[in-house]
This record gives sequence, C-alpha cells and structure tokens, in this order.
Amino acid sequence: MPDTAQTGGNLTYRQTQIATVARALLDAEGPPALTMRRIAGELGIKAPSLYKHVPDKTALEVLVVAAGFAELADALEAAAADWADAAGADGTGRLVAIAGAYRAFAVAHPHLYRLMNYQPLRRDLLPTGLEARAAQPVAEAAGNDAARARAMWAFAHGMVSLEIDGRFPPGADLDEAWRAGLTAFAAPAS
Amino acid sequence: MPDTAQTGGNLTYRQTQIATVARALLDAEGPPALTMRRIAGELGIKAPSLYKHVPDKTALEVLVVAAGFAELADALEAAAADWADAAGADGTGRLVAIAGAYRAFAVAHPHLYRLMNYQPLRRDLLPTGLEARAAQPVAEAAGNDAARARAMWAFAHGMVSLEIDGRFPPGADLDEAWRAGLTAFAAPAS
DNA sequence: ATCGTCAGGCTAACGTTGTTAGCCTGACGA
DNA sequence: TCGTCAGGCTAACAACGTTAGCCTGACGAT
Repeated sequence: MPDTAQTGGNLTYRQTQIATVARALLDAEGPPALTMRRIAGELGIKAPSLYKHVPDKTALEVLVVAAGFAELADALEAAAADWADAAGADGTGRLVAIAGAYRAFAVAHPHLYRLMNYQPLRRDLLPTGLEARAAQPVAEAAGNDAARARAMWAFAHGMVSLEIDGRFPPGADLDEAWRAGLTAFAAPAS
Repeated sequence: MPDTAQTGGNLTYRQTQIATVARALLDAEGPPALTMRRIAGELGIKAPSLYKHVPDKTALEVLVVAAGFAELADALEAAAADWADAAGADGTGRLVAIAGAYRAFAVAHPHLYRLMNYQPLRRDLLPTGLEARAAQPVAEAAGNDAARARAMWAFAHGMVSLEIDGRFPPGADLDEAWRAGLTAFAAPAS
C-alpha cells in the first residue's frame, strides 16, 4: 500500500479517485452515504479492496478533508485578491469579503465543512503547510494580530456552524448578525 | 412505552436513570461508550429492554441533551446573578462572567457539549422553553439586541468548539483571544 | 523464454452496532 | 380469580468497519 501520510501531496491515481468519489457522495447524500462499501461500489470494486489504497476509514476521510482545506484556501485567497483588485484595500472591506467567502463555502458544502471542522484535526496526516495556508488570509485581515485573528476565526466558525446546523431561530436575520460581529471586530484594536 | 416527547419535563424514574447513566458514560469515556448495550449493562438490564422506555437512540440522546441544557442554563444564570450581586452591574463585566461560565461548562464536559451543539437541535423533542432559558442570559448581556446577541453567541460557541477540538495551535493564548473578542463586543452598538 | 514478485482485485468471515419480534413473568385492578 | 400489561428476556437481522487469505495479470530479471 502506498503511504499517504505526512507529505500528502503526492497521491496515487486511485487515491485521488477515492477522495473524489467520497467527496461527491458526502456532498450529495451526507455522512450516512460515506461507507466503505458504498465508496467501493461507486468505483466498481468491493469494500475490502479499498484497504489496498488506504489504511482505514479515517485516513480516507483525511483525504477528503485535505482536499476541502485546499479548496477553502483557494476560495479565501481569491476573495482577498478580488477585493484588493477592486478597491483601495482598507482592512474592513477585505475582512467582509473573506468572511463572505468562508460562509459561502460552509453553506455550499455543509457536510464537508463538518467533516473538516467538527473533530480534532489530524495534523499528522495532513499535507504540511495546508492548515497555515487556509489560515493565512484571516491572519492578514486581522493585521497579523494573533489573538484578534483567532477571535475572528472563532466568530466565523461559530456563525457558520450554527447556521448549517439550523441552530438559529427560524426567522433570524443572519446577515445582520454577521454585520454586528464584523463591525465589532473591524474597530481598531484597543 | 411512556411518551417522552414535547413536554419533556415529566420523565419516568427509569428514563431519568437512563439519562443519568448515559450522561456519566459520555462524560467518562466519550461517544464510543454510548452504546445501547453498554447503557443497559450499566443498569443491569439488556439492550432491547431499553426500548421499553425510549423509542430509539436519538431520543435517548435527547434526554441527555435536555439535561445538559438545563445544567448550562443554571450555570449561566448563576454567573449572571453572582456578577449582579458582586458589583454595580455594568454590561461588560457581566458579559465576561457569562462567557467564562459558558467556556467552563464546555471545557468541563466536552463530549456533552458536542452532543448538545454539533448537530441540528431536536427542538421537537426538547422541553418547551428550555432553549430560550439557556439563551436568556446571553440575550440580556447583549442588551436585548438580537443580532448582537447572536454574534456573541457565535463567538463563544466558536471559541469553545475550537478549543475542545484542539484546533488552535498548541501554544495559543486563548485567554487573550477571548479578551480580544469580548472587548470587541463590549464596545457600544454602532 | 521463463520465472518471481507484487499490485490490486476477490470471497468469506468476524465482531459490533442499532433495532425488531416474540416470549415470559409478576403485580394489580375488576 | 382472572385479564391486562409493564418490563424484563433471548434470538435474530441488516449494516458497518475490518481482517485473512486467495487469485490473477503485468513486469523486471535471469
């Protein structure tokens, strides 16, 4: 079996296929569809054969998670870049743009977002640098103030979590809640 | 089987026992310990007998979740009351007190916190008013500004989620991140 | 040309999970 | 005294992740 750990970048063709199929299944039907037999079936093979490519199910999930973080990083970078192009980059508008991209990603792929974020991160199995890359745009928007960046990240994560889990009251105006939070954070650091 | 839905307040003795045992198991050994056979065993009965008291596993979990929210509401109310007693209640110190209680609850019972918050809330099975009661202290601390309250809630939820899941970098100063967030929110509404 | 290795498929099977069907027993009201 | 029924039980099922062990076809080396 090809080792998939640590470097993570260089995947077998079959491993990529597996990650792709798993991702599609997760997006389309949610976690209950993410079974070894189902994934294998989608590839035209049987479940035990998957173990020739992946050590166990959690490693398979890490494949999906890694792809997710890469995609998220792309989206955040694109949002930051778009903003920089469009206007003179003052900090707060950039923050709004990034937050919007973050929220859009979570809402578009709630199952993936949960898989990525609702459990301890397997840093040991993730490609090195990937987590940092995804965090970078937020850190910049926070003026590289670590505490501030973490607080903003927590706010965003909390908002999208509560949103995709339907925890807010049915009629709640989430845009307004976002605005309230973002303006609070946009104020200069005390 | 006694119906447990909706009102939720009036539980059978056995149902209370089940919830208590399940809660203890969850706190002590985490979700993998929360199996029907295990819970039954702890009560000296067999798994199928549980179905004489609870329709299925998710309903059993809701019992635990409901107890958790009641406990959380107690803790938040106590924190708010303590603060009101101790000093002239200006809004920001009260907010800090409540946030501290929220965080303390989550850190003390991470498995329970996840069960309560990492999935769509089964409002239909929860005692009526319980959710509102748990939300009340936060709403007050936000000056009954709904958007502000939701943003603060999201921040707190995000912070504790990321903390109990070990998502912050190893050396991160979380107290400082909390301070950054809370001072941001403490500023008067724009 | 032949042989050994081995990637990558397969079937059979195991243990664990939630859950159902159906039986039995003891208490209790009519 | 008898019927009901709450609340236990055993046996069993399907689905899950996973392991063991077999087979086949490609391919590099002798």
